[in-house]
Amino acid sequence: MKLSQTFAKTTKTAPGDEVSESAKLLIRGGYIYKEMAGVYDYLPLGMRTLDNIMQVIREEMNALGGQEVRMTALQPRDAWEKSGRWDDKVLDVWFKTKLNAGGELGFATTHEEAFTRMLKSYISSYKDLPLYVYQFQTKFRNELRAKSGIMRTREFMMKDLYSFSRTKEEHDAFYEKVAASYTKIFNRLGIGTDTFRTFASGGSFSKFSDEYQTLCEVGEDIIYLDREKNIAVNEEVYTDEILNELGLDKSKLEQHKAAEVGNIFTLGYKYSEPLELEYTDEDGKRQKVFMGSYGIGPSRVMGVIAEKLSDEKGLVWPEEIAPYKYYVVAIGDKAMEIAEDLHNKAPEQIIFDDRANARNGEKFADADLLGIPYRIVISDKTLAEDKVEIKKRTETETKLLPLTEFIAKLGQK
RNA sequence: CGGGGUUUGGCGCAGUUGGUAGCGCGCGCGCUUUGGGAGCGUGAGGUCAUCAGUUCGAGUCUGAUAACCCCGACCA
Repeated sequence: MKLSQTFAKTTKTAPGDEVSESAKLLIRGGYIYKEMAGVYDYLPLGMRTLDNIMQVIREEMNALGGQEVRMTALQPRDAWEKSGRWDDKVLDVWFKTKLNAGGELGFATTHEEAFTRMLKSYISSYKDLPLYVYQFQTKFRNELRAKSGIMRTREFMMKDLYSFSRTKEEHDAFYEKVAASYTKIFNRLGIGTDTFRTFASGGSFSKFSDEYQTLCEVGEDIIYLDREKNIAVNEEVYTDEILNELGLDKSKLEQHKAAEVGNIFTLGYKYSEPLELEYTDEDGKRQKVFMGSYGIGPSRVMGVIAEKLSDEKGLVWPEEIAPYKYYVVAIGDKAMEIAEDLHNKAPEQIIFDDRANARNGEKFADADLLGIPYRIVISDKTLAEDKVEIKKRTETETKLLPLTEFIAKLGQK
């Protein structure tokens, strides 16, 4: 990408109505644009970053045997009537509207009903199970109060995986596989060391659900963390009785603010029963499908990463999710030509800061603000010995790298 | 949804006792600069959130509405 050609320019000042560091930096860097409270556009850099986060998650979901689909955001009323969740008293975050042709519909806040009903057409035998289906989809929640930039919004991206198992035992085994998968995902996303599996309140079929909570000052949850055992407890189930049950020693727990970046949930028959999702077992008997749901909010995760990993100079993206890997600044005429060639070789890896009217100081400042993992400076000075400068965003030291070595790196992941 | 606050050029802000709007950044043009957000000159850009009042006259006073922010509540 050439910086001279992107419409999303960086700014020195952040809008006055944003409080969280992540939102300020993402807006200053031209990653996102605010439409209204809790509703943000993803601009070219923001979209690439979000896509990269989603791709990491996608790879791990596929590794679990997940089949990716895309359900609709518009949801008909009837399936939700069956589960009892159409009523605003039950689920108060609905955005609902009327069809001109008659009837009511809602904008999906979640998709248990939709998946359950859709799969009723495809699941009939025990041979069809277990089944794991997931999607990335925009969710809508009519929150009374949006907060913290893209961390709590009314429209956001969600990965939701649903498992359909024959028995609770089969479900439990998969549930643990997802837990391991989530740990791997948050490691890959660069927030693994501060993200903890956290006991939270369950539903009608299990005492607990598991949340993945990332330590974060602007998070909305309070968790109690046992660092030795590497598990935490959400404030909502923080009672002596439950601590006993989990074998946790109250004196060893640290209290932290945290942001929920994922959750896994045993649903049991909660939806398969009212929506009649059944299969025929080996003995020819009808059985209900045992379900689970597993969410990660990629857009919130992006906010959490921005919040946690950024420094006073700007964003800091882990390599795997950065929108581009290299930020190239050229100083001198010959250097400009070489930078142009390099960019043409690897336009998907390089941001070439080719702005004619920007000074070098501004380019360095933007390289930092945008959080690109490596800054490459090509100057006539270093070209005299066929070298370029390379500096990691997370380090202060600049190293010299032979130009041929840098070219060899391009194209590698 | 309760309490509190804010709203003035693209962004950040100032605007006194009511007298017809200004600064910085950014943007255009010119010259000089050029390894950490340049300097000088010059220019463009505003129904002061909206509506209704008070007044000879409203960015400023009054009322209503809206949007946004914070605290709380909420968060299948």
